[in-house]
Amino acid sequence: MTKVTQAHIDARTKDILEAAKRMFVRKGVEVATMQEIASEAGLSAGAIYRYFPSKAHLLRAVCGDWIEHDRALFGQSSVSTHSPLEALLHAGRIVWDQMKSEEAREDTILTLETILAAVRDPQELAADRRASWNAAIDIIEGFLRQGQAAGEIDAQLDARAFATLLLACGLGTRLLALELKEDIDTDAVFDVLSTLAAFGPTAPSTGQQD
Amino acid sequence: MTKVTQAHIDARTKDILEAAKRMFVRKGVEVATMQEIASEAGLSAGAIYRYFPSKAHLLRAVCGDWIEHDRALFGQSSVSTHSPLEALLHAGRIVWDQMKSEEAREDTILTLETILAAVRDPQELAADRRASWNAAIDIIEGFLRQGQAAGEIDAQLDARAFATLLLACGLGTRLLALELKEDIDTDAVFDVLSTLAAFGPTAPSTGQQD
Amino acid sequence: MTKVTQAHIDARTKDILEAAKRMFVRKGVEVATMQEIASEAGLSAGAIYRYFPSKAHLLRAVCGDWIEHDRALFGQSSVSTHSPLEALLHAGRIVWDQMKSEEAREDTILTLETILAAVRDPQELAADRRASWNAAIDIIEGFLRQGQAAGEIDAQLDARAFATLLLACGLGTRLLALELKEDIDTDAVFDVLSTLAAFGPTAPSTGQQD
Amino acid sequence: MTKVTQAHIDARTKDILEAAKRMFVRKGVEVATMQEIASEAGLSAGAIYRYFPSKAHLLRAVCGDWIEHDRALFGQSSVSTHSPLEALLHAGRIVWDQMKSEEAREDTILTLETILAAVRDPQELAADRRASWNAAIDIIEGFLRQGQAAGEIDAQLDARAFATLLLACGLGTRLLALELKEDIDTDAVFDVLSTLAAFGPTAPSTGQQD
DNA sequence: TATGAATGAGCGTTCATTCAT
DNA sequence: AATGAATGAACGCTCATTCAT
Repeated sequence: MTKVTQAHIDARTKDILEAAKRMFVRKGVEVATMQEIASEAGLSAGAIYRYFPSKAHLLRAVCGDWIEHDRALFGQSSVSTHSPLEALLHAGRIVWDQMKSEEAREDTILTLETILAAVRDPQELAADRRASWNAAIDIIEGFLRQGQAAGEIDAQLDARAFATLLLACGLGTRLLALELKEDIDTDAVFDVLSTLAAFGPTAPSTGQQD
Repeated sequence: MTKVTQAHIDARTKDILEAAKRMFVRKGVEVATMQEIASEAGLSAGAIYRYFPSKAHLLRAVCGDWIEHDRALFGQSSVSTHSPLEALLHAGRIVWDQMKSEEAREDTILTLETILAAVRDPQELAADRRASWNAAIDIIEGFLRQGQAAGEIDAQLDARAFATLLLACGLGTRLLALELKEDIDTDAVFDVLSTLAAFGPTAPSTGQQD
Repeated sequence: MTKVTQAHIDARTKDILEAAKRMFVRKGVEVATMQEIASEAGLSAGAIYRYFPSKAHLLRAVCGDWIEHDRALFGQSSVSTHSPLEALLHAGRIVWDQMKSEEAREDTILTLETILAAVRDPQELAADRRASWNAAIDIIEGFLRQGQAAGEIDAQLDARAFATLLLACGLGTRLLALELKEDIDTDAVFDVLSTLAAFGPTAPSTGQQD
Repeated sequence: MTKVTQAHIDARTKDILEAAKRMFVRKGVEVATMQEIASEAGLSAGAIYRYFPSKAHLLRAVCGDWIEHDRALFGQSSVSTHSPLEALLHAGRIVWDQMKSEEAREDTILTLETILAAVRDPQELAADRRASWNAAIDIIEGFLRQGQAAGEIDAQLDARAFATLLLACGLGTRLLALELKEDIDTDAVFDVLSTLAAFGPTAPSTGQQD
């Protein structure tokens, strides 16, 4: 009978989730208080518990949401009409460009907080994250295999390991960018990475590597 | 008359530092209590304050200590009589082998905690970390330049960016290994990395890494 | 135009009272929440405040209601065509039989909660309870005096003190039954009580209580 | 190494226990706050947790302590050189005299709080209380059997039920005294009780009750 | 009139820090 | 120098109560 629709509740839930993200990033998961998160979301201290039964649940929700966010990032790069290699480069560009955006810093911090949260909650959260990483690797691996089939990428390379490496490069560069700030030239790093990754067939010739 | 020598104090300080590291890794910086750290170090709750004036100072000390640890890791690989490329591969091997060790997980966690601590302490800690990363990049860059001079590595590549990329690869792989556990084949990843890195015009026919 | 009749309001009020009783018994007065009571009564959290302005008022109402309940218990035993002593034994039987019923436990708990509530509300509630106890004692005393007049009960005994003692026996046995559960044989206790009470010079040869 | 002896700790523990008793009586178990109890015991809010890990534990300790107190009450009456009946009357006198003491009211309230606490903690607490009541009944029953053997008490009566009845009388009278205050003449009640209880053999004769 | 989301004071509990011993 | 009991501010969370709908 209430005028409060499900849409309104969903909006509030999202508000809280966003507020929690911001506070987790700003102060850290443990230091951020429920009071602060509620205020940030425009709610009173107690109201938050209508949406999340505990801080642990809220954290779990934020982590889950963040996994979705990361997953979506890779999903968007699959819409490609180019060659596999170009699609990969395009996707990499997107990831790299995001490193320079306003929120890159905050995103990276939240990723780290999420990783640590997963380390301490070896139950569902950790399993979710593994699944998410593996899914991302799957996607990249798919592109690589296509590239190998198309002769764009060295067919000798272990496609899964290669995919994992590319993911690690992105992750590691984000981390370094977080700490090095303007000391790092992420574009130059991307150039090197794309050069190395695309080398093989594109290069003059015969790289007789095992 | 004081029987307590400086050596004793230093030993205790180190005990506390080690205990703090363990507890920070095990439970997280915020969740670990001074009481627990003191107990782990074999001290009473109050005694710890003779060595570190606050938990924040202790955290700062642990982070500083950890930076040293990471720095030393790269220092040891500079002792090399091989060719620059081989020296690099050797250093990479060391880093990668450590990923599989017992303590790798704990080390990575502490690195993450340290990064997050630095993010929230923009004063000295963050500057220290930047200096440390830059020093590491310097070392790698040096090898790369030698390699380029020796014709072992593509001279067209931006040596600093390349060095940064290699560091990022190591860091990223450590992170993925932390979360993916046995789902990741770090050796295969290393193989791909060394293959790509050693590529270029002069790739030695021996792609066999140790 | 109000479709809501007084009868409806009374019914709701009674629903709430019953629900409150149940929850007070089940969880304790302080632990039971208004939300729970409302749900138990089939109402929403806020609606209850249209009937009782606060939890304290609700508690007071429950206590008052419970006093009525206890009063009614003694009232029913006054309808007696037997001799005074037999009427007393009959009333006692009723009280004792109720100790073995399903709700005896809950009734006793509510009595205790009510007593404690009265202890902390020295205003009307306590006065009400005193009046109620005194009324009960009055009734029993009346029977006893009739019994003494009829020569069934020792005329030397202080009728009021005797009445008080009988009430205390009932109350105490209910309490013991609550805690001792099946360890107590309430029938045997009743036998002893009726034997002692009916004793005196004129004890009828029929000590056979139903 | 500390100057704080075990005796000091025990004293503090007792302080807290006493303070908790007082607050539980004054405001009720649920309404009394740990802060209040701590203050009443002369401690700060947090210090109490060095002695009792939670409010539930503290309550349990208070209840356990109170059971001991009740047990001791019956123990002291066993030191008797008189006849069994006189010993019983003497013990009864002690119990009854305590009803008129300053603390009687508080003691009774705490007993009620304890009973309700046991009702809601059906684990150890309830079992402890049953054992305690049974022990008390055992003691009284012992006196009664001696009295029956000595011909002072009607041998036909069920000694255990009789003992239970006497306990119930004491308990019930305490409850009535709590509520009726000066409206009750506990001495007169005791007179009636002792008259009835001792009647049998003392009375003229032959009460042929089944 | 009834709903139930929102409020916010207050609870049990923790823990960095202090200090008498 | 070391101990560990004590402090007290602050946290997560609950729930009586209010009020827009």
